[in-house]
Amino acid sequence: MPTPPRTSLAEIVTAGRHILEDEGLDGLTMQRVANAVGVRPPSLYKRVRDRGELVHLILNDVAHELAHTLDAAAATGDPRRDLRAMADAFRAFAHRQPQAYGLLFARLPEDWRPDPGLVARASQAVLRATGGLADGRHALEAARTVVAWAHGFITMELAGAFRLGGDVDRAYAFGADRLATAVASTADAGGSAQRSRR
Amino acid sequence: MPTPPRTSLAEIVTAGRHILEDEGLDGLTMQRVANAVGVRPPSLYKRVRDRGELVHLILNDVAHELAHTLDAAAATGDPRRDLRAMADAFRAFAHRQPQAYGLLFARLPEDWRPDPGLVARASQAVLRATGGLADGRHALEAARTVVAWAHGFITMELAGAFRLGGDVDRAYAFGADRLATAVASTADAGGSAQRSRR
DNA sequence: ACCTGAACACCGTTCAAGT
DNA sequence: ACCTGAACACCGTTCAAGT
Repeated sequence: MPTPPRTSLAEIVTAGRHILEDEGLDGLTMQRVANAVGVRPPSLYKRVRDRGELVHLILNDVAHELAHTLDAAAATGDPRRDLRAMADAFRAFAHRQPQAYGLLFARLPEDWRPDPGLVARASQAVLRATGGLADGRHALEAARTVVAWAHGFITMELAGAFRLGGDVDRAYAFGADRLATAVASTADAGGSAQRSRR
Repeated sequence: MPTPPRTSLAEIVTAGRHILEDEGLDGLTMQRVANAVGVRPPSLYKRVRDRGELVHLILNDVAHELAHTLDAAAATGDPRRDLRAMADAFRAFAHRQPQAYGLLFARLPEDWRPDPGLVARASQAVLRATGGLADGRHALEAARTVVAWAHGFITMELAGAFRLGGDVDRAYAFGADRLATAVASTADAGGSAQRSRR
């Protein structure tokens, strides 16, 4: 005799996301998730292979949202303005959900991590902006430099690593400004004169 | 009748560090540690309050070693050269012990984290170098920018986030070079007094 | 003093049995 | 089809009992 479903994958993932944010990764237990969606723990395994897959699905959700957030922030078309807007949106996103953000680039088991494609998609907007700022040869390296800085800053901030005083907001603004300039600069050691062969 | 000690705190911490590196944080169980040092799990609680304190002690060890590594790398006295040497030493350190490194700035329970003083000590050498590069007003912000970039880059690299191809080593060298210039630059929007260059 | 087995409260996961 | 209790193999941690 068929039994009607008492929950759904989507409900499980969103419940899991809330629990993750409230209790941290260790607090994200199958029992708590089951409780939140109104079933017993074994029932979750009808929708999800194991706890790792649940984490994976949650992080996919987060990565997807991050991509959308960055796309929305880069609105002006002016690379430098867009880069700054994305940096601020990126940080705000991380502050809104520090636990989930902290896991986005964490050292997790391979199959827990978000799909590489989704993470790549999130960095596309950044790549577009740096492409308009740096010369073409260095667009990818420039994007990586900017994203690395932003991610590192936010991670350290959220981990409470900035305890030498000073204004953290100003330090972020300082970094964003200097990074944009640094990445746009065409002065590099190896002789940079751009040779067009046309 | 007294029983002679069968292990020591130091032995427990170093055993824990090896297990952490081999098996990850989840694999660092009290049972495995006990096994490695030749006692039963309950005996560990004679030397260590709980598993969290063991993690804390391990990370203190790592932070201490990192500080020493950076100090040793900054040998020339030339800020720009030292900064580059520290960036490379920093990355090599992380690659040597990715699991431990990944936890150094991770979102852990407050009392698991390394002592803030030890982390601050590790950044002192960087602060010294940026102090010789940026003007005094911006030395702290400059140090934060550089450390954030390096930490972010390494974290993303270790998490396997760089999948768009390209040469990761070259991207790091690119970033290190540009960061040093960016941080040294005196050109900022607010109008800075000193322009001694050229 | 230090070590240990037994016990407790939790986990994730499987599976046969229920509807 | 979906849900569940019972069971299993693990955890961290406590504690009384052993030397």
